[in-house]
Amino acid sequence: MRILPADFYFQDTVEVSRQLLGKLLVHEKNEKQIYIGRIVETEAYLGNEDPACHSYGLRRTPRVETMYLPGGHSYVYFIYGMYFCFNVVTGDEHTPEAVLVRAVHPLTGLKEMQNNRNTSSLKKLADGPGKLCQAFEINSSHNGLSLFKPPLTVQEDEFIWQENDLEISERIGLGSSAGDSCHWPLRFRLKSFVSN
DNA sequence: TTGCCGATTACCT
DNA sequence: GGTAATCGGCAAC
Repeated sequence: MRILPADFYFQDTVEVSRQLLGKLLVHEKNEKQIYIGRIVETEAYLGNEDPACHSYGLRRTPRVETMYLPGGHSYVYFIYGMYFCFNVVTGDEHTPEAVLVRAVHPLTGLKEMQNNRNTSSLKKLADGPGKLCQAFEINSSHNGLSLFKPPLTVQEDEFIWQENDLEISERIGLGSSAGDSCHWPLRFRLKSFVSN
């Protein structure tokens, strides 16, 4: 396994979304506790020109400030009063774009994830953005962290996926304020890892 | 300072 | 398939 280099996050954000599929999300909470999962679903959020994005129109508020960090940082935000969502920041300080990691296939730390999620089901462990944060113990304390060093990193191994396993669709859960952008094809998933 | 709403999930029917 | 739970961000007042 090797940590993805900075170059990776300075590609086009849509390209980063696609290429994050199959990569490994690693949370080394401490020496005894490590969580690893393979990324199987992502969504791209395109900053300035994306009405569905928190940083639409280059808006700057305390919450979205971390999206203006250089690519390779984490953007974690709180939603619906009870869940966190984990994003990867892309581009430079002028392009506040990010990729939402929507689902991972759990590999390491399964027992603790089941405990965190209070379920014995392996499938439901991290098959949603709020769920994966709960399983991996990712919260607001991880907002703005560099992804090039522990505790939070994105790594790659030998795994590769086939082009015909890629499914591209519209993004999920966007409100009416997103307008036409809710139809943009910015959601990417590996079909062989998801059921619905 | 107030009030609405959300990049969700679990649970019920 | 529908809805409650639950609270911080943000825009308007």
